[in-house]
Amino acid sequence: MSYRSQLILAFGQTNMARRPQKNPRKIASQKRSRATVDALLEATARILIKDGYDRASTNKIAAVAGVSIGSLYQYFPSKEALVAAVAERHTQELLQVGRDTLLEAAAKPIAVAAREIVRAGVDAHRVDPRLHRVLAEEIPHTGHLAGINSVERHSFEHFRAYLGAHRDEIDVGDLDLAAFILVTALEALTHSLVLRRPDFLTDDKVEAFIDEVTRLVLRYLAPAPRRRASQRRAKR
Amino acid sequence: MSYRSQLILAFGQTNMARRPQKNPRKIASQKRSRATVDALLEATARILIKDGYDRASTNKIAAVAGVSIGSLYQYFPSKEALVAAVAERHTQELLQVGRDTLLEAAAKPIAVAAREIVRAGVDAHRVDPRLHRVLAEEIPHTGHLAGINSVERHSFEHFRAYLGAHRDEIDVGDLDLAAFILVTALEALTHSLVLRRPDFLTDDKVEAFIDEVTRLVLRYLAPAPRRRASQRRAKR
Amino acid sequence: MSYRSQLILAFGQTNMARRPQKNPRKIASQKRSRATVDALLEATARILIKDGYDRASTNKIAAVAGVSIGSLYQYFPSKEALVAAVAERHTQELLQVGRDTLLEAAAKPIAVAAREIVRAGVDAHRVDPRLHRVLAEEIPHTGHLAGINSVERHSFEHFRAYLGAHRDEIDVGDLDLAAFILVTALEALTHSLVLRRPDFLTDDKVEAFIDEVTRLVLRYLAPAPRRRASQRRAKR
Amino acid sequence: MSYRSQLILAFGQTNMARRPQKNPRKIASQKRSRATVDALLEATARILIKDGYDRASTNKIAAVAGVSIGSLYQYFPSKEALVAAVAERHTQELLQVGRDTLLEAAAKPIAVAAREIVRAGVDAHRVDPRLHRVLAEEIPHTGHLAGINSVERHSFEHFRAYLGAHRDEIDVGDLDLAAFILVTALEALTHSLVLRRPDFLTDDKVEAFIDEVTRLVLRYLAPAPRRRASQRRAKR
DNA sequence: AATGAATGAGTCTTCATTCAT
DNA sequence: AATGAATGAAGACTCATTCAT
Repeated sequence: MSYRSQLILAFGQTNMARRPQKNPRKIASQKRSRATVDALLEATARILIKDGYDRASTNKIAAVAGVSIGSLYQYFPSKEALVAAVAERHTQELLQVGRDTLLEAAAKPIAVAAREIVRAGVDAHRVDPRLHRVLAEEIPHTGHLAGINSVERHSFEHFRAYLGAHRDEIDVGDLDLAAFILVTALEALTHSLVLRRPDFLTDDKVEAFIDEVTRLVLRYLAPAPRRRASQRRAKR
Repeated sequence: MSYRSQLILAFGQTNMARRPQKNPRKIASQKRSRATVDALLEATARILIKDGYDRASTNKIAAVAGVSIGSLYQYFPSKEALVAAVAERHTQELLQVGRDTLLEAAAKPIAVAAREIVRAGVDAHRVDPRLHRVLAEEIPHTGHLAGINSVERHSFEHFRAYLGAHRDEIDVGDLDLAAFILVTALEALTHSLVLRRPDFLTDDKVEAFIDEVTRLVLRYLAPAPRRRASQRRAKR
Repeated sequence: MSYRSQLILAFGQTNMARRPQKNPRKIASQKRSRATVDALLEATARILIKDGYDRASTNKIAAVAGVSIGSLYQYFPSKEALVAAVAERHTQELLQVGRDTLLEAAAKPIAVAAREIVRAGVDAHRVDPRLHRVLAEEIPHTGHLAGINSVERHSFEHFRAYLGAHRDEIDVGDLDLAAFILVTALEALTHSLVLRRPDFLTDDKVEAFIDEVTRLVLRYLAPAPRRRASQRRAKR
Repeated sequence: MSYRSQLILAFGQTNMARRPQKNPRKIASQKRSRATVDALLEATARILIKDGYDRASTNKIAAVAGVSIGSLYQYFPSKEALVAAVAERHTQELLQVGRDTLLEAAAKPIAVAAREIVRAGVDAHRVDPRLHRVLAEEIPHTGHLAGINSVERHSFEHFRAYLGAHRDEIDVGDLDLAAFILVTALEALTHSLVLRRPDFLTDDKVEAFIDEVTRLVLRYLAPAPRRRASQRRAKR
């Protein structure tokens, strides 16, 4: 079963709103289902954070969710699927945080866009850092859990497109390579900021961090006429 | 936990240090011990790579190492300790690859040192990438396994020291922040290069990658008189 | 347990018999009920064949029958009862195939009747061999499922009666024993023919099989005057 | 893992006796293993009889065997394998009972051999009838349990060989067919005798049964010159 | 009467660890 | 020291059955 169909199964039909609700019972039970699924996702996230992936047992998750183990398996065919759903939900939340910023940034010049993007990255990682850590660092990437790194892939595509569109403002040889470098560095930096340097999370320190990372990005992309000029001068 | 303390823990404060080895049998058995420990570490690494952390059982490890499960527990008090020892060993190997480079680089100007350091980072990650991946992405960070990220901490210290020593060549406000940014970015970039973009691993592509990352580093650190100049002009 | 008592059990002594069906809605719903029950029996048989008894879950059966699990339990109080009903239905079908033959055979001399009975046995086992196999070989014989071997009991009674009625044509000491032997052998032979020797199921091979089994029966029952005669002659 | 290797694993090396026992510990532990395996097989058989296949859980089996569940899985990789081993053991016991009889019978004329074979069949089925019933009637024949009906296959081969060797004494067209018929009937008759007609199990009744089945066999196989003669006469 | 969400006892199985030999 | 048999807590998962709607 694909992850997508899994989700559909888990969340029930998403077109609820479209069809006229002739059967109130159906709606009631759908609400019930939805509540169960939400409780399970919440419980999973909480336990993942508290105990790590290995010690997060489905029985414990069900208990914390206040749901029977049978219900858990009614909605998620395996522990993996459950964790994958949590990951997906988290991913969606992350993306949501940055989405508008990225869309708006697309039209702005790099000097402006860069700072906004960096800030969006930091904000996104602050959504649920501890969950993010578990998801990023402790999950075996096999089976259902294989395709979880979608955020980076998405970001990569966005970045490459952006760089392509702003080619005249920047100095980049290989678009692919540049996008890879920027996305990887940005992701790692915001990730590590939040997870490894909580001491950097005061408001002013965060601003300094954003300044610096923005500088990293802009200087990397900047065309370097003046530099050459100075070098020429230096050679004289 | 360091490898040394690990071993001490494993051997339970043995008499190694206390008495001079007058007894050749002791030497023989120490050799044997060492062989057993090596076999166990090797087997663990192999199985970690092949099956992932979750499916790496101590029984299987012992079997692959050609050692009884009892002996495994004679040398390592728990699975965690065993994996931690593997991680430590891997870390040492990584560091060894980069050590000389870093030491030599310490005396060179940044423009030269940067490239060498980047190259060293790439080389280090090519040591045993699949083990590196498992260690980095699948290991629960609790208990004995909590303190595994020592590489980054080491590197961080080195970098900060280096930046401090070359302060006149560069334009950096907060040394701490700059070191954090560079180390984090470098680690992530070399890691992702090796693990996520095997298509970038041909010789010429690697060179291009090193060029780019070097540029990232150098431009980030470069004093930017001309920029300020232009900005000043802009402000007028 | 007979199918009738089964149904009564299933319907919980419904009012079927009590009041005449004046109400057309009742008829409609009875039809619907009957359809539901049939769908369930069909689904059970299919799944029993496909998955075996162990893996035939009531939920799956209900799903395949296109009926809610709740409805399944409205008609059958347990999985056992459902399987018992399937067994009973199968049994009735088997018996139906042989019934006329047996009734007609009752009036015929053994030499004729035997062949017809054997053929009827083969035909009966060809009704739904795979269901027959599951029912015969995989069903736990406890609880509701205890009394499933009714076919053999029926056949046994028929046979004994027949042998009793034709006593003058045959040479049998203990009627009970002879009936037991014949019924057991016949059942096993036709069963095994269909289930274990599909290679014997071509038309001509089946005829040969019927010839042989008929011979087995007739010779077993035959009075042996000529034999004795020859023996007497031999003794002179 | 094949069933054979399974057994070897379960019973340890069978060549124990051949090698000089240098290591007394090994032998001790082998005795221990053997005892564990035996206890497990015994417990399985008992529970199979008492509760049937479905309700025989591995935990219960281990408990009854006085062995930890872990040990059970050390020797048998699955419930199926355990049951298969019980079946195999039972089969071997059955075969052992009849083996000598069959070997000796091979040299005797049919009239003598038949009775001995029938008696051997009855004796064999009296070994552990209730276990035999469960094994024969309740076990899903899939996976490891697929190849359990080996007794009948063995018997079939023996019979065909015997019939072939004694061709001059008997009147048989198709050896294959005749062997199939005899083996199937014999197996079913002795099986049913023991399991369905305990009332036939008094000494004299068993003798009567043996007489009758012997008659069934002998008459089936007997050349029938006189019959044909009488038939010829009848046709005139 | 029908639905299907919910239940939870119970299943098979794994595996880190202990300990008698 | 080494061995490997034994342990048993704990885990993922199934499924017959109930019951609110």
